[in-house]
This record gives sequence, structure tokens and C-alpha cells, in this order.
Amino acid sequence: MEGASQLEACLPSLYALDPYPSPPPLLAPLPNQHKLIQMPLVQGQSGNHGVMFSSDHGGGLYPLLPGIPFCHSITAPASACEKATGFAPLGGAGEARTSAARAGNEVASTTTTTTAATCHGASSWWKGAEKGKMKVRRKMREPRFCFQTRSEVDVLDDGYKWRKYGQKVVKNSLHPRSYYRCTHSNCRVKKRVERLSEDCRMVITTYEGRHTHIPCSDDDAADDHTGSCAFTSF
DNA sequence: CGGCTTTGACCCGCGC
DNA sequence: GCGCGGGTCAAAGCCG
Repeated sequence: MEGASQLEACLPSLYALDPYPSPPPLLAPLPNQHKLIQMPLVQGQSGNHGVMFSSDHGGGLYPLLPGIPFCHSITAPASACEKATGFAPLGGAGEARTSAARAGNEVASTTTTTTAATCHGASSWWKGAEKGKMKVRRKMREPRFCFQTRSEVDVLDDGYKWRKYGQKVVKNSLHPRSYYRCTHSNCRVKKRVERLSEDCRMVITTYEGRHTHIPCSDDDAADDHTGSCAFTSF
């Protein structure tokens, strides 16, 4: 995690997968020294945004949502952004259950797909929250944000502390997918990290859920405490 | 010693 | 109905 500060993050892109008009999946810190790169969403999915910060000192991913002031302050047409960066919004990327995703290399192969509806319509996820023995299924999906960054490290420094709870080799991918969970108590945010098989330097990070706390990274939490608080006041 | 990572097994959803 | 594949659990090992 700490190694994430090495993030080069020179070519970020992101995908917003939130199928629901729900609250922010993540409470995003706003380090002053970070550079904000905002990507508009898929048309018709107004509301949620994903943002990537980068700086000379490192980088981090901070998905943002409506209601976040500066998020609104920047309004660029999706087409313009795509044109400038070569990014393309997509729906369903990072979601393994979609047919598109099943093809493997989901992000790379989904250039303009916008089948966001498939992200939640017929799928559900379960979680072993019940202490008994049987798992408890969940019908509702958490809001998700997917980022694609070029980085040497797998885990980007997003200001939160994550614990790895699984790793899986996915089909049609040379690199295993790692599963992380926020270590904060009562916070069920998860994220998946995987590298593109076509370009091992490209890291796909998918956040799922929303944090119920402020960022708590060792560095930022201590120094940027005020900033975090101010930010999370929304 | 506590926290984290690793890794194999298990469960479930979905496609055929 | 069956098989495949993704997601999660949990025990064991590792590390600071």
C-alpha cells in the first residue's frame, strides 16, 4: 500500500459503473497537492464521477460523486474528454458477471460498450456476513467505480487502508485479480485490482461500496486531517 | 504477538 | 441439469 506512492499514474482513465443514483461510494479526500483529473461519465448516467489524482509525490484514486463541489465545477463533455485522452467510458467493465466482462480483458475489450444495465439487472452478490455457516445473499449491488491507470504498483494509494482477502486467476487474463477490503470497521468497501493482460502496466481498479469513514492512510490522514474533514462534510 | 498475505476450498450465479 | 468461472472464506504462514 505504501508502495503506491510510487505511482506513476501518467495515463489515468476511469470508468464509472454505478448503476444506481446512490450516495458516494467513497468519501474522497482532496489533497491539495494532487492534480485532479476528472472524467465525465457515460451519457445518461449523470451523477457519479470518478476522479484520479496525481501529483509529483505520488498519486491516488478518488472516486467522486455529485454533491462534491469541485466535481460539479468541472463540466466537460464526455466526447471532448475522450478525444483528449483517448478514454472511453464504459458500462460493465470490471464487472465479471457481464457477458462483456466474461470475455476477459474486460476493459480493453470494451471500447464503447455502454451496457451498464447488465451490471446489476440479473446479478446479485452474497456475503458471508452471517456468523452461522451459510452465506447471506445480497440482492443489491454496491455502487462501483472502475479506474484504469498505468502504474508500477498494483495497489494505488487512495487514502484508505486495504486488506487483501483473496486472489484469483481470471480466465483470459495473464495476471491474477486481487481482492481487497477496507480494514476500517463497519466499512464494507471492497476493491478489485487486476492488470491488463495486454499491457501489464495498466492496472484496473474497481471500487465497490462506499466508505463510512474518512480516509485513514498513514500519511494523508495525519497531515491532511483538516482537508479530509472538510471534504467529507458533504 | 498481532496484523497481513497467501492459497486452496467452497459456494453461487449464469450460460449452455 | 451440469459445468464453468468469479467471489469469498478461512486456515496457515510470514513479517514487522
